Amino acid sequence: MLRLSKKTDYALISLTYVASQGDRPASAREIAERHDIPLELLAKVLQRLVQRGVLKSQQGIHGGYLLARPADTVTVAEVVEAIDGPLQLTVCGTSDERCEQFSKCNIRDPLHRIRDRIIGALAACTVSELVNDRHDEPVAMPIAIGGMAIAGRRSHGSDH
Amino acid sequence: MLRLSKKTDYALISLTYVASQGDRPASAREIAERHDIPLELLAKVLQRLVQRGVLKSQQGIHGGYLLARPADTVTVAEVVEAIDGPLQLTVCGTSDERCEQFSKCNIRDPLHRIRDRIIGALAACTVSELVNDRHDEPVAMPIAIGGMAIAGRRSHGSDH
DNA sequence: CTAAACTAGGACTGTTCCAGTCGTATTTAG
DNA sequence: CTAAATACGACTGGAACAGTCCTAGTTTAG
Ligand code: SF4
Ligand code: SF4
Repeated sequence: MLRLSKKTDYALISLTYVASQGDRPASAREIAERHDIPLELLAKVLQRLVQRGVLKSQQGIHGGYLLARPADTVTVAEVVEAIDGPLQLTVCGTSDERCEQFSKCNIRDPLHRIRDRIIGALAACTVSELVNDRHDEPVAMPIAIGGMAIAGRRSHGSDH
Repeated sequence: MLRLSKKTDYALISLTYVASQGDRPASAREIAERHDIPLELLAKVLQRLVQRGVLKSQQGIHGGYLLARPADTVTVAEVVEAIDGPLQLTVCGTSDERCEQFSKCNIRDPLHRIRDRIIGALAACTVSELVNDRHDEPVAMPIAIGGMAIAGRRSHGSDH
């Protein structure tokens, strides 16, 4: 049904959130709780984004994830490919795979052209655009003005 | 993985073939044999295209399928929607469906915009373009010049 | 130095969706 | 009447996906 996977959905939500947090690393737990995403599943998504060089991780007790590159250089297309693998409309996508109809197929080339256009549509949107576009709660900026940031990070808690 | 279904694939192949045959109705069996598509499955695909007003059918012993409208008025987008249902990148596509993250989601609107662009890419290609684009065997045009067409329809046969 | 809060990553399971099959009814030319 | 075609719904097997579990490694507060 031409649908992108839930993992990709989670990845985009996470990237948008991480980008909105500036230099403060966001942990998987924090992202999961804020967006009601299963933690274990989200963790694997974030890890793959690190492998692909989209995020960088900081281990240890105050660790978390940060953007590895400026938000306007990360496209939706790249995220989709990182999580779901190369985008192919049909099984004859990467040439090594061919279907039963391959030799008698009369629509391969036009379909490949359409695929390229779809990739273009995905590549035209960057994470920074996603950040500017969201109009949800202002995230209640938990970062203090002067010094001594954080420490009140779970101030939004008591949710159950 | 953002892939369109095999049924849609079959639908596009069939429409391209039917369009290339002019006014001669093409039967499901003929299309299936020419392209190595399972007959029963193809039949259902063609039937749905009839329901959606893309094809028209002619029952009876010399029946088959014809385009219900000119080839340049049938877009790939329409075919995809006819077979796979309305195109939705995410589960929050048609508003009645909502996901666990709905209230906390920060990427709905941008994603909908991307979806619209993808639909645009699909709508930009018509069946008539598919027909002009194919560069497979010239189908050995079985249609006679003067009168008395057909009758040599299985001249390419002995394929098994 | 130890415990806590993290990331890293593989193995496993349940479910859903999809491709394909079967069976049966209906239409129509000859 | 019969053969060849469309029409349509029910069924099945398999693959992909969403989610869970378990274990290991890393960093820092105390
Ligand atoms: S039928 Fe044609 S377009 Fe579809 S997968 Fe096979 S070769 Fe590719
Ligand atoms: S997470 Fe957001 S974009 Fe994805 S399905 Fe839910 S509401 Fe739609």
